[in-house]
Amino acid sequence: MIENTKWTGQEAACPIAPVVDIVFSRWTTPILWALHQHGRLRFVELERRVATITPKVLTQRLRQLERDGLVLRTYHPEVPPRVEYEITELGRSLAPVFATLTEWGAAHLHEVERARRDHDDAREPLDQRTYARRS
Amino acid sequence: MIENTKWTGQEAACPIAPVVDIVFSRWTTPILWALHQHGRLRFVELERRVATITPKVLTQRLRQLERDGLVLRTYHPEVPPRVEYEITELGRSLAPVFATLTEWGAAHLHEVERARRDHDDAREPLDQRTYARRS
DNA sequence: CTGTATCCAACGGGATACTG
DNA sequence: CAGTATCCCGTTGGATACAG
Repeated sequence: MIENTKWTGQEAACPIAPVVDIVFSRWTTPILWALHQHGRLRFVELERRVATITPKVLTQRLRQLERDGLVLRTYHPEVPPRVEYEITELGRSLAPVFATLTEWGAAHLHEVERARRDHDDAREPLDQRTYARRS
Repeated sequence: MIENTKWTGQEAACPIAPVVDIVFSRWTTPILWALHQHGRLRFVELERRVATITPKVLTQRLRQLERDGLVLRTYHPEVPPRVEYEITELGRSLAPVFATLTEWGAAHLHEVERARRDHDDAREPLDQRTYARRS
């Protein structure tokens, strides 16, 4: 069950690897963000806010987040059934991480975009010999 | 070529999604970390430090990082050829992000591990009816 | 509504061999 | 050394359809 892509002996080489695995595995960021914004959401509400996710995958990721203690699932035995998801205190403790990320994006995202344009424009010139040619 | 998994209209819903795509796509973290620690590394040195990565994948990720302006590649036309990779100023600007991540890990990683143990131990009890049974 | 079960396609990535 | 070229397999995730 996923079970951490083997960072065996890699934690020492890259101490943040375990954290990245937990917080930035696919779909977790938009899910946590949605739950961070609105305090408590039902399954369909989450489905709408994440928009492109399918119910199967949403379930998988929610189970993972629940297991990691970042999200709390509350089941209401009614008809029709109602389930609510909310971010936990541990999940909220990620706020500084997200804040730093937001700040970096605001300050440097345009630099990345410019680097990409420069790189893509600069391809084809004569210095291409430092790379092997494709095709 | 990867070309950002469509966050079309998703940036608004999750503003940090683009940043996550750039910084936390697979393998980029250990690579950036290695280059952050030691200022300048050759291909094989990187290969050794990341350890479990194959040359093909390492090349792919380095190209991506170079295109995003996070890593600088320097080709020395010698025999045998020598190529050096180093982190750019833009790459170094990620330091606060990594620092926040490190702090969070130090403070809360054990909580995640405890949550996992609790969750795994608690499965099988009677409340399993809130989930569908498998098999 | 809140999921689960199946089938399937796409892609990342490993193994291996080879080039300049 | 610094990659590239193939082949190929496992996992992720989309599309349906269906259940409690």
